[in-house]
Amino acid sequence: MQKTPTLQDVARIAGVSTATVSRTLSNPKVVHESTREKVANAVRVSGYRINRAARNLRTQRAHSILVLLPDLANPFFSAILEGISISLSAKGYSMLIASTKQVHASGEQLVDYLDDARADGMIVLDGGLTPEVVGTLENASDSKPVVFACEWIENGKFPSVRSENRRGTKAAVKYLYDLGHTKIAHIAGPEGNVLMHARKDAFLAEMKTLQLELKPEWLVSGDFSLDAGRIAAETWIAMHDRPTAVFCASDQIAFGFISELSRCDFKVPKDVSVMGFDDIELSERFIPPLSTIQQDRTRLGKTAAKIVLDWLEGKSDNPTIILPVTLIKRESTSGPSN
Amino acid sequence: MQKTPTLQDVARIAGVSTATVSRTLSNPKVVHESTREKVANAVRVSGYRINRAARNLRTQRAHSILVLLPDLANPFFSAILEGISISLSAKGYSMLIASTKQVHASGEQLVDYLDDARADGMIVLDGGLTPEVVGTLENASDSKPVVFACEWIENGKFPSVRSENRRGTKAAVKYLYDLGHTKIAHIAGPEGNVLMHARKDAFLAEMKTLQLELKPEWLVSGDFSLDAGRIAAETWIAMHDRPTAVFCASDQIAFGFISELSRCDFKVPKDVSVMGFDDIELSERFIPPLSTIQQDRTRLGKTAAKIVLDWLEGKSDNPTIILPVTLIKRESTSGPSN
DNA sequence: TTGCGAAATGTAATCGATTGCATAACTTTG
DNA sequence: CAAAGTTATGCAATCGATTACATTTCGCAA
Repeated sequence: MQKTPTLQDVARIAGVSTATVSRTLSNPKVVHESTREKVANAVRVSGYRINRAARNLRTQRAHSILVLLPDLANPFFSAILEGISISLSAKGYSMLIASTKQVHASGEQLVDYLDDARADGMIVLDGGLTPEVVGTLENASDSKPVVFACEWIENGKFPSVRSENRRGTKAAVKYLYDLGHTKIAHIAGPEGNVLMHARKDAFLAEMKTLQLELKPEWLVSGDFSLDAGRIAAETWIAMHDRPTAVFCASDQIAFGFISELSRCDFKVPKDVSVMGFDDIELSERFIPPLSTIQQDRTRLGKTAAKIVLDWLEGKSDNPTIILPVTLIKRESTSGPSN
Repeated sequence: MQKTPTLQDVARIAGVSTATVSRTLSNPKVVHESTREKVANAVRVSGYRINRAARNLRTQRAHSILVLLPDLANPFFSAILEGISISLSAKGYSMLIASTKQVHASGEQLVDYLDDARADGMIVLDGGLTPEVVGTLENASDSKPVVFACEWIENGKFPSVRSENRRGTKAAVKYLYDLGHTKIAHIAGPEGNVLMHARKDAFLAEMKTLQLELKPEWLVSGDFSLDAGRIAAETWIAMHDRPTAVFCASDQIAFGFISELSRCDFKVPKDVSVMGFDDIELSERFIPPLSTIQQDRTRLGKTAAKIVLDWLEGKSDNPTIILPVTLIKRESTSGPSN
C-alpha cells in the first residue's frame, strides 16, 4: 500500500549510506562482504526495486533500444524482433518499437527518440527513409548507435546486417536453370528499395552469366506483398510467351502469385515453377510447399542488437555483416513440362 | 558537437525562469502570449528537446506501456501490435515489447517492469501466465493498469478485450450445418488455454443445439500452430468414419491441416470442408482461400491501449469489452459430396 | 491615485539514483 | 611504532525537468 521503497530506505535499514547501497548493487566487489550481506538483507526486507527513471537520468542512459519497422503489421519482421529481443534482454535492455508510418503520422521526428533520452540507440529495418531523416540520423549517430538490419542505406555511414541477397538470388536462378528452365521471370520488390535493387541486379547478372534471354516483360515490378504477386499472376497469364519459371523477390509475392494462378486453374510447378525469398514459417506448408532462399531472421536480429550494444560499450568498428542464406528446394519447382 | 540544450539553456536565452519555460511547454495557456513567443523562439534557436528521463523521474511516469506476448515470432500478433501502437503514439506513449518466454528466461519478474518505473501499465496477450505471476500482477494493478487482450484470466480481476469467441464458433458450426454437414470435427487449441476452452465449449454447445452426433475422436486437441494442423490431418486420414467438415481453432491450424491433406492427395473442400478462426492476412490467398471467422485484430489492439490509457487518466471502470466477429465465406467450404 | 483581485512569473525543493572526492579504518613495512 | 599504502565507507553535488508556494505585475473600480 505504501509507496515503493527507495535506496534511502534500504540504506537506513542496512545502517549504511546510499552510496554504499548503490555500490553494492552495481559493483559488489568494492564493498566488504559483511556490508554486502547487510545490504542484501535490507533489500530483501524492504522489497526494494531500483527506479529506472532515476538511474536513467543520472547515468544518461535509457537502457532501451528503438526498433523501427516500416510496417508493424508485416509478419516478416516477427522473427527478427525475437532475435533482437533475445540479445537485448540478455544485457538488461528493453526494446521499444515504432513504425516509420506512425512516427511520421504523429509528427514526431525519428531522431527525437535518441535526442530526448528515450532510447540509447536504434535498429532500423526500413531502408526507405527519406534523405533528410537519414541526414539527421547520421548526425545523431556521431554519439548514438544506429544500425540497419535487412535493409540498408546505399552510401550511408551506418553499419548494417543483411543476408547474402546477391548470392541467394544467383543460386535461385542457377537452380532453376539447372532444372532445365531457360525462360525465367523476376517479380521484383518496390521501386527504389535497396533489397529490390540488390536482388534485381543479381538476377540480371546471373541471367547474363547463363546467357539466357530476358524479355523486358519478364521483369515485373511490384512490392513485397501478396497483392503484388496476384497482379503479377495476371500479367503472367496475359503473356503470349510465358516464362516457365518465376523468381519472386519475397515469399509473400510467391504466395500471391501461386494463389492467383491456382484460382485461374494453372498448376504450380506443372505450368510454371515458382521460387520465393525469405523462407517464412508458412512457406513449408504452402500448397505446394515453396522453394525459396532462406534468411536466418532470428540471427539477423540478434546480430543487429549485438552491434548496437557493442557500439554502446565503445567497440566501434561499425561492421557491415552479411549472413549466409540457404537454398531450400521444395515442390513449387520442377523441370519445365516438355 | 556540444551537449544537448536543457530547459536552463532555453530559460537563459528567453530571459525567463525555467518554471516559465516548463509551463509554456506543457500548459501554454497560463503564460502570457509575449512570453510564449520568446520561449518558442528560444526553443527554436537552441534546438531544445525535452529530456524524458528527467521528466519521467519528476512526474513518476514512464510514458510507456509494456506489451507482453507469449511468443514474439508468432505473426498473429503483428496487427494487434499495430493497433496498440496507433493508440499509444497518439497520446505520446511509447510501446515496450517483451515475450513471456524471454522475461522468464532472463530471470526477471514481469511485475518489475511496473515496479521499477519502466512502464506505466501493461497489455498482456498471454492468458497462460502462472497463478503466482498473476497474483503479483493483481497486487501491482491496484496502482498500475494491467489489461488483457485476446486472451484473459478466468476469474481474474483484470479488464480485457476479446472477440466474440462463442458467437463466432457457433456461427461457424451453424454455417457448416447449413451447408449440409452433419459430421463435424473440431481441432482445438492448447490444453488449458482460455481461448481453446471458449471455442471448444461453444462448439460442443452448438453441436448439441443442432442435435448432431459427435464422436469423441472428432474432438482433436492440439495448439494453435501449423504443426498441430498437420498432425490432425494424419489423425483425420486414419479415421474410419471421417467427418466431412472440420472447424479449426485458428487459421494456422487450418493451413497445416489443408497442407498435409493436400500432400496426401485429398482435396479441400471436396473431401472435407475446413474452417479457420482469425482471418489473418494470408487466409484470403491460401489455396483454397480459407473460410474463417474474422477477428478485428487492429481494433483489439487499439481498444486494449485505450483501456490502459483511460485507466491511467483515472477513468477506471475496468470494462470487459467483447468485439464482434464476422463469418467470412471462402472456398475451403462447400456442401458435403454426397 | 489607491487598493484589490487576477494574472504572470520567479524561487527553490523535489523526484531517486550515481559518483568524485574526502575521510576513516585497517594493513603492511622499514 | 610511525609512515605509507589499501580498502571501505560517507558526504554531498549532480542529472534535468516539474510544481507548490511566494512574489511581482497588471487591470480596473472607486
